[in-house]
Amino acid sequence: MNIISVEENIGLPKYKQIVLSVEKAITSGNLKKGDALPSINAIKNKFFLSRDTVLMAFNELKARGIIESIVGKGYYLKSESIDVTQKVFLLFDELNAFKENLYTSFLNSLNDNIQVDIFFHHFSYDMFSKLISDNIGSYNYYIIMPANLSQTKKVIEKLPFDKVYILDQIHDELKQYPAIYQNFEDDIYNSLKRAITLLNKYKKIVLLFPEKKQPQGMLVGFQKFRKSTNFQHEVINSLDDRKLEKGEVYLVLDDQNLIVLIKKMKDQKLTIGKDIGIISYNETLLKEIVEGGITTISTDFNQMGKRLAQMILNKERVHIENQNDLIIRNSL
Amino acid sequence: MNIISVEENIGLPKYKQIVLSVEKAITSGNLKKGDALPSINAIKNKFFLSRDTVLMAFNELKARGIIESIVGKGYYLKSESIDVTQKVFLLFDELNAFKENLYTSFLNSLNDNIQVDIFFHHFSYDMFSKLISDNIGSYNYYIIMPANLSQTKKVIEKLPFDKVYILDQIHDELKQYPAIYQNFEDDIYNSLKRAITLLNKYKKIVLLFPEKKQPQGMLVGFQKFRKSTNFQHEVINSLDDRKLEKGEVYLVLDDQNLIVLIKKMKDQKLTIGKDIGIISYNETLLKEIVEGGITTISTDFNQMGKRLAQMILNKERVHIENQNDLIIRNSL
DNA sequence: TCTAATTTGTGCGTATGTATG
DNA sequence: GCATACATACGCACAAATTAG
Repeated sequence: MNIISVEENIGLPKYKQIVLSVEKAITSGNLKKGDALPSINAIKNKFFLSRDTVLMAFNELKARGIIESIVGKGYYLKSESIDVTQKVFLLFDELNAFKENLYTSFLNSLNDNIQVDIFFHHFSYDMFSKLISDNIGSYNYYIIMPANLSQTKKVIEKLPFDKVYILDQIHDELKQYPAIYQNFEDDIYNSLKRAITLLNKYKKIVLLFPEKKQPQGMLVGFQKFRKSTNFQHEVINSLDDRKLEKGEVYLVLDDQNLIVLIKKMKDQKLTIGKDIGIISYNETLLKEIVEGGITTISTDFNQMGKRLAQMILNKERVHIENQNDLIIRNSL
Repeated sequence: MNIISVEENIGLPKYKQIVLSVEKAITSGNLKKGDALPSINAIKNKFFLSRDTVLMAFNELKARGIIESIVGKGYYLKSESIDVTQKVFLLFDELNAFKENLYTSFLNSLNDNIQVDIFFHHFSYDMFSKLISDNIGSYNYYIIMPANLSQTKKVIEKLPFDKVYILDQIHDELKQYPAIYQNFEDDIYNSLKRAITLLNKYKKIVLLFPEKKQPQGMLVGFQKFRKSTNFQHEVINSLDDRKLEKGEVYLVLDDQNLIVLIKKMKDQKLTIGKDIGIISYNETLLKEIVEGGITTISTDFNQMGKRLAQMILNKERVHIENQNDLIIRNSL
């Protein structure tokens, strides 16, 4: 069966003729999942092409998930669906509620024939490294949400430089890659500054900073703020056994602790927004309603997903700080 | 007994096919400790291989401590404990907040050496079909959350029968597969029945059933309940332009509409749990706090993930209705 | 165990045509 | 007309995996 055909001097690049040949062979049924393709050398010799030309075609097909390669063996048909034109590798830290908005707005801003595959590294270096290594060459774009893992750069460097995008947090060593991220330090600092008149109702500001998972920039931004003011301050990592005092305002980063805090407040018969202030991180639907409204500092995840899609579609190599909003509500 | 099998022209190195054959023979019980393996020459002649190819496979097995060689005699099975990293294919409908608990409890209940890959079909038949077709043969287990898609069974049938598990909702045509699911019909019906004394405070029950994505069982359960009582009832698909009336109790399936409802209530100066009742579907952290507590009907996603992991680890071919709880709070 | 042939993977250099400003 | 960037195409060298004899 002659699967590939390449002609000289027709208005179509040779590598595209090869791609098209494979697509045609699939639709006509001549090529089935698992079938072996002719080797690079065989095609090169038959049509007097450069090895690179054939490789270019096969790389495109591989990134679209249509074929796969096995070193030392050859190329094999992996999928019979040719309507996917591009594939995106999206590596998150973990699955949580905030990913929902980000992911759906990202998807909706892309073309229909772009497939997005999601992975999670769970803050494990081994997982992070394995997922990236296993998927080299299989995608057109790699979007990576880094974590506080050493060697991050070393792993990412294995990927083609111009296909990598950094998401949500940026490290100094990754500055060379395009990115859309939260500036946790400035976001916390500026939001607190903006809320200063309301904060002045309180005597002491308390940061609840429980996890190693939280970006360090948050702590830095908080420290910067309290140095620039005369507030009493405290950083704690848990609410266990803590007695709330009138005049304290809490900056809470996760929703689990937000619940605990509100319950404690009620137990001690303290009034939110008067005796105790609360600022919560990351906006969610229900915070608009809870206790007459919880003041939040949050990035706009919808915007982030939308802008990320634009960056990829327009091949923009830029650094974008995603917009952060302070939403003042009853709790402050 | 034919322990070894090697095929020509498939995307798997021949020596790996031999290793895999031995692993399979062990897990299926065809090969026991002390059993002799076919000799190198026997395998070489049967499958027309090079001696080295067979040797490479046996060397790998020897290095892993699975077989041992006795000079002049042959190869013998030394250990039946093979640690292969198992792979799980997990196909969700879409990414949303409720998947978080389910997924993390599932992961945490599995062994460390099990890798779970997540996919989303987004209620598209093409996507559903492609994802399953492309990944045939690549995973040890396939966990599938079906949707209201026709031909579901036909697609799933392409997978090995004993590796498929159904998640969250079960259809009649899929009854032959093991499953852990929500019984939406009974859950709604029984929860409403259980809440009957509180519901009697109200005159009319309203189901807000907006999306085609919501399982039909919910509607059926609701209809069954209202037929068994004398409640006035109504099914609406949106709160737009709706004026709330005192004595109405709302069953709300999604959180977006829950917010809208609570806001409307406040605008009309109606009191929750007195003038207007609310029952919300799917428990989340904040519902414990909102408006003094929102009554919820919800399955236990933690339990679901944990039980699913058990099913897989113990190879249980069972049908399990996941536990559903009615949590009565201030809003009813 | 060694040698050899074939395959993919990767990096570097070069040349040409085309579009853009 | 000139400079530049980009896509296309070619050639070569070496590495690593697979398989054969």
